[in-house]
Amino acid sequence: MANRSCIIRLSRYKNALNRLKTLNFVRVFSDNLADAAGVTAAQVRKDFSLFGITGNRRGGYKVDELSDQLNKILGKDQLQEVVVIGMGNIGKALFHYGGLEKSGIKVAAGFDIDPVKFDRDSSQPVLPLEGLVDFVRGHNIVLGVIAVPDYAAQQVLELMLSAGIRGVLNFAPICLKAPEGCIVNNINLESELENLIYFVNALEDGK
Amino acid sequence: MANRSCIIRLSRYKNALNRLKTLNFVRVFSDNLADAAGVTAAQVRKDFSLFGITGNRRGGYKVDELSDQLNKILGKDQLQEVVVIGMGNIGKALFHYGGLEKSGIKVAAGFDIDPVKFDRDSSQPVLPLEGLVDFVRGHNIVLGVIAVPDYAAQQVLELMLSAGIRGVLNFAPICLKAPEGCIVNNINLESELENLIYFVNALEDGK
DNA sequence: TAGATTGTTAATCGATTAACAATC
DNA sequence: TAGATTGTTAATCGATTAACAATC
Repeated sequence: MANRSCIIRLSRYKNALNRLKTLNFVRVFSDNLADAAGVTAAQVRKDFSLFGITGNRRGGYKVDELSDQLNKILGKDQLQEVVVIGMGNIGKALFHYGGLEKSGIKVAAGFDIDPVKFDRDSSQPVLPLEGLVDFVRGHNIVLGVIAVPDYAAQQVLELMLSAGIRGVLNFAPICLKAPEGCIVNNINLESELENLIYFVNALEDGK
Repeated sequence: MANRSCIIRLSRYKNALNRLKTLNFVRVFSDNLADAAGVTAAQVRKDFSLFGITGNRRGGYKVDELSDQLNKILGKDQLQEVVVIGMGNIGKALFHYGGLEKSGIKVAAGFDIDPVKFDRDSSQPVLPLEGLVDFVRGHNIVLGVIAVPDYAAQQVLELMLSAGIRGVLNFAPICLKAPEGCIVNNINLESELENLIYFVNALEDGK
């Protein structure tokens, strides 16, 4: 029903609401959220109606209530645990990124094949890849991040799937084949920059 | 004319072609590229026709030729220089990420407000934010990455714009206001994970 | 030639926007 | 009550897919 773009927008509304909360706002209109998220007010109301979120005609939405509803949809009513595979630049950054913890996402462990990277006894350990399946099963983890080189990514994905991972964020610059029952979202930094380059050039070449 | 999704696909085709090149493939069909990029063959041909890229009926496309054409569209026929603002986890990762250099993108310098991070005399320096405008103008740089906390992001964007930056990749979890003539693409790691969480839950709740 | 693949047009699909009655 | 905002339906817009004539 809801598509990717819709959920990304919900996430933005949620972030905007958090800021409004710290400013002690009590009510908010679709118009305000539209501004904050860079969309139209109709879009905001349409998105809400898809999830049965209702406000008050004339009075808008209560910030607290709306925030709770969005948090629930986005799984923020419970701690989400994630594993990161590949402790290179990107993997390490996510591993240590404080922004996730603040939002209820815990990076439970990192994995690599390079013994130099191991840190077995930490509360946030870095473990050998061979230990992935046991760890993921033992902790009932369903989310993972792939931050390994492209040639290793498909193999790592299959290992993750066999461990029970259901959702994957893939930073490797390759399109992975995932079966039904598993979601793979790709973030390709090179593609993002190439995209930027194309549109900046297009702007300059008039129009 | 072309939209974001289309350019992201071109980037994927290009990456697939590079892999085919290393395998010494000479020709490729829309069908093969479709598989590699996870789209339909019609989509591939439609994308190419948008850019006047033609192949050979019956014989497909020449790998070398096609690769050159895509590289040109994506600006890979010249070195692209980028600055990174914010030397936290994400900023540092991009700063040191080798994958970009391999693809003709050079991170020319990093910027921060924390003196501890400065590294002025390196060939890839980390400089105080006050030096951004001069550096960017001096090097004719038009691309930048924002990797600062959300509350600082809008201010940093405006500084970048005043320096002449035209394309921005924003990792701060906030929707930035950019004027005409500047492109801002957002990558929000928290949103990406929330997206994953939503769809994994949706899968589990039957359909 | 016969067969396979392109290039493009038309059809479909889905998402966004506009509009407005309901109503607080 | 009068005015403003929601919730939803219908209209629009744009992107993807299907189909097939052209042709190598």
